[in-house]
Amino acid sequence: MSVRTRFAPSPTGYLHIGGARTALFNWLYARKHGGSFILRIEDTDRERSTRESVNAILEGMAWLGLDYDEGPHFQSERFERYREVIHRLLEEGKAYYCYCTREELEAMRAEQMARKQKPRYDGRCRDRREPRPGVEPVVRFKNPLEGEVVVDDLVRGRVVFRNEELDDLIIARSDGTPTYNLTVVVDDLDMGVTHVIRGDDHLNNTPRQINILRALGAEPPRYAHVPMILGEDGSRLSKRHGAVSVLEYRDQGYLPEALLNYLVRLGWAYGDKEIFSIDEMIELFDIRDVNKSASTFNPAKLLWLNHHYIMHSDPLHVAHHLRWHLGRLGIDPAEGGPDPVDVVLAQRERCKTLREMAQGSAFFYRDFEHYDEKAVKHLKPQALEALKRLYQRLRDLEDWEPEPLHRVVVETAEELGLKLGKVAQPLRVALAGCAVSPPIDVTLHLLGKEKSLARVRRAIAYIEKKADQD
RNA sequence: GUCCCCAUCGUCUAGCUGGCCUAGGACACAGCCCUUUCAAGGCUGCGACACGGGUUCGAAUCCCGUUGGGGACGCCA
Repeated sequence: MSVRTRFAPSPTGYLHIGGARTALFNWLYARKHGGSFILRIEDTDRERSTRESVNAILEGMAWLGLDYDEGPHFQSERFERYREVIHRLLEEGKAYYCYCTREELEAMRAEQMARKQKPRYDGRCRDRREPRPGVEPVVRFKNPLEGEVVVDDLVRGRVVFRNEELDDLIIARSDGTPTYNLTVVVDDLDMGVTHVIRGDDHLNNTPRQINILRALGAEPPRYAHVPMILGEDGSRLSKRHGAVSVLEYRDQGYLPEALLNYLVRLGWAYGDKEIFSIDEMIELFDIRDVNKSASTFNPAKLLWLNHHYIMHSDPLHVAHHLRWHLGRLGIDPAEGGPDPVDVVLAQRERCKTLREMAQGSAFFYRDFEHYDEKAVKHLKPQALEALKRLYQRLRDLEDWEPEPLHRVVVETAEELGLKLGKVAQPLRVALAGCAVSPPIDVTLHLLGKEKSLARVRRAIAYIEKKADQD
């Protein structure tokens, strides 16, 4: 039987880091085994599910390149099917109507907690025949009273639950809509899912789901519960730990392959290998090798990986993403200025994110408004002579290439008896408006003769005006 | 509280079928070198088997307990 995995998020927020890793593991497992990867949107909670969330999840998946072979299936479109299954369970005496009110249930829980017991439904409506006037009943699944359920988990190993620990969970709300534990079971069954790879937080649900599956006469799929991702304070990763949405990382200038590489190494390793291409992941990843313990999200390492990918990926590919970030700054390289590929080549060592690169490269495409306050100190009267001589030499230079440009700067420094930095820094600030840019010859080259000369003139004028004022 | 799960450097991890481990790699951090800015790069350093019992000639590796952490316990998923 061929492998079928699925990713089943509920659209109540954005696609977050943890979900993305679960999706990745499912995707990798399917790809590795030549199986299918299914996307299913679990939107049975109509109160909290939103269309925007669905879009954000789809967009995040697309950006990461996690393509699915089937779906997205929406649970909200399958209510008829769930109703049918619930009806069948009711008919067969494997489920029953429960007329307890929320208040009663709450009181029961409080009492059990007070007695230091695990709060669970006591089954008081199990054998009830008569409806209770004024109460719309829920439907509960009749969980076996005795025996145990064994979950033979691909990452956890053998985990045993006693049925006495479980209670009769609600499978249909009083408005008739199905609940999570019922819908997953039905869908995984209907969709032929062979491997359920999901977060650790579902491990406790698994025996209940297996029981429902058995009541339906089906055999459970293989399960793999992957450990959670924690924030830096050791609690479950959430918004307060900073960026958790996949699209937020895109916006901050991360490459999808960097995020994927970071995610795959969270809870999994292949010896000392740190860098994995997508193909290598597919080849080497095995769900059986995933760790059992939770791991802490480490933004610094992700940043390092991002920088690694910016430096070592095909510049053409990086440039593609850089264009997007330039676009966000209102810059269209097609309208003039250097080729983004050359910008990538010139900038990649010093930019850990593409957003940084776009910001640090904007000066190639448009004039900056002000000199950076930390850099402006280089534009002082002592630099005037150097800038003037540079201007003349640059103006007379025909061959606007890095080599001759480099010579111009070196010769100017020698002529004035200055260290190279004393000449290059003022020039850099004149050209870029700030103290950081690619090597000065490359910067001149990429900016072009016309713009370079104009900016040197601007800097000279700036210094002279400042001198007059003082 | 009850049940389930987990436990190697600050973080991600290698190790897992016991000896090759005076515990390896990566990130971060510190120092040095290189240097026309910022970087990148090179070298060096810092730094862990939670604790206590066993088993064994020998344990990070196996067993038990303690402690610590996480998760579940909803008419959320």
